[in-house]
Amino acid sequence: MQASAMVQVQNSYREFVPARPRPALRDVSQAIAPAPAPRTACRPKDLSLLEGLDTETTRQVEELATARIRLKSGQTLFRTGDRFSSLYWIRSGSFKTVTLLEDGCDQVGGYHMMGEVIGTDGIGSDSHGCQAVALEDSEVCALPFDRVEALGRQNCRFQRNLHRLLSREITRARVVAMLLGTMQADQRLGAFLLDLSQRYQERGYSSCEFVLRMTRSEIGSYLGLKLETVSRSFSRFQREGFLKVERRVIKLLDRASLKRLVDCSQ
Amino acid sequence: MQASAMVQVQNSYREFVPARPRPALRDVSQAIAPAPAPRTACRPKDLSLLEGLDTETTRQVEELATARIRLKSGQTLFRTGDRFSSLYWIRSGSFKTVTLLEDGCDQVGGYHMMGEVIGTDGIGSDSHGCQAVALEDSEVCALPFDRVEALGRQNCRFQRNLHRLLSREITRARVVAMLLGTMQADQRLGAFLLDLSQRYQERGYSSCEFVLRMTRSEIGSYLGLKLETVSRSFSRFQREGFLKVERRVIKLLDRASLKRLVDCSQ
DNA sequence: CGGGGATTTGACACATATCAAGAGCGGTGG
DNA sequence: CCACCGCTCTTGATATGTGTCAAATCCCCG
Repeated sequence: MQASAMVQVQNSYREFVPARPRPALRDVSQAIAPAPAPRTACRPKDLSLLEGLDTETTRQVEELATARIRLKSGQTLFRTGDRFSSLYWIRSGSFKTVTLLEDGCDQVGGYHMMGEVIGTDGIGSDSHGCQAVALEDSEVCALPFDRVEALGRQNCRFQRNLHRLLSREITRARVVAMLLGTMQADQRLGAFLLDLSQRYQERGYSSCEFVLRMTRSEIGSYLGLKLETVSRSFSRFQREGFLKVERRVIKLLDRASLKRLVDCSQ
Repeated sequence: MQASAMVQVQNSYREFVPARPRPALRDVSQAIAPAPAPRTACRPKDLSLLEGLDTETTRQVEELATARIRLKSGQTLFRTGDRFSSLYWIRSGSFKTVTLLEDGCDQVGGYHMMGEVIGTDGIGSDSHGCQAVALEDSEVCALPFDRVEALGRQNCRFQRNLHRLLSREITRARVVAMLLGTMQADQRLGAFLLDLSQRYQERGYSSCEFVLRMTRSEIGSYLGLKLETVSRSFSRFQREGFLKVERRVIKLLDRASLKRLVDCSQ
């Protein structure tokens, strides 16, 4: 069961059909983004599952997460309908999750970066309800879920961490629903950028200068907008002096105004 | 800790300020809805947490859920910011959950009926991220979460059930986000009605004739629409012969057409 | 019987989608 | 090296779906 789970995972990312490679942006992203955070500072944020664990349990979790999976930009980690057996802990890079509806229409349902765990929606139905695609060259660890559960039965702090992780996922999805249900285009994009900014900061990167890993179209899909609308909102933000945008490079200049726009529906 | 948790809960629903009582609809709802399902048929659907448990563990779960809390229509079970200590298992009646944003703008984030468990968003932050309001006279059981976790450590089937429950909550929230992000007004309302229909059926009630527990305004909030738009969509559905609507009483006449409308963006 | 909320419906305004054109950039092949 | 291609992104003109405002009706409730 354990072994077959691992095989399953490997198949899942190996059977990949090399889709259109993603735009490179090598120079820009290398130059600007990941000024790698000091290892120690980054560590505690690494994985919420590790918070507050004794060294022995920490060791066990890390042992559980030994096998690394490398994905090139554009590759799929798991697909809708794939049998669920593991959660995936993103060690480097970033992913989008795409939800597909029966009629073929799809939506980007989430953007996930280093340190986060994806695949949680598969627990309930034993198969993944969405597709995870690498937005850049990335590395993940598979966390076989039976072993995660076993560890949860054994260590109650770890158990709590797992539950918090799942619960936060619920909260996050609710916040997105809130955003889609109540906000206008500008506010949605603003909220998205501020969220990104905060998550980068938490990971030790610059909070006011970062590179978008998604196209306008993907961002639009995530925010329930069309790509043209996203582009126009970016332009408006730049015109108003809230930020500077150059293709995918974002510099936040006036976070306060952006926050005001998002917070109060004005 | 256990005891204080219970006190907390009791305070939470007792300190209630009797808001405007909800419209009664007593006659209609009594007449139409709950043709009470046979107890045996209903039982397995009662609580997904109980699925597949041995009798001893089932007993333990039921023991854990002894204290019943009664709420009148319009009363609040928990509020945003309340300290989290328990999940709540809805034994009868129904609830809406309302998410509040900092700026006071709020949104109905969910509709929950008999058999479902609410309060899961509190696990991650130790305080509730939304407010739960009874949509009719209702009864819930508090499930103190430490004891739920303890039982999870002890019984791996129960643990799995808990994880499935949390995961399904994630999936459900994602589906709502999908709905809000990609569908138009008619489709959203159609999807909402079909979802209700299915959930009533699963509980042994009629799937084609039911009473809405929410106002047009609440439905609109849930679907990211204004109440007028909801009303217009209802009228359109009726005009097209998909259903018959009379205030809050819905009779689905042509489920197939409704489903077609929802599925294919036409 | 009167008052207040829920609901419906119409007219109009506005935000966003749609359609269309063009510019910028990167990659590829001659 | 340049020309070409494909893709992303931007911007404009217009169409459309919903929101907004307003009025009337219905129903429940005191």
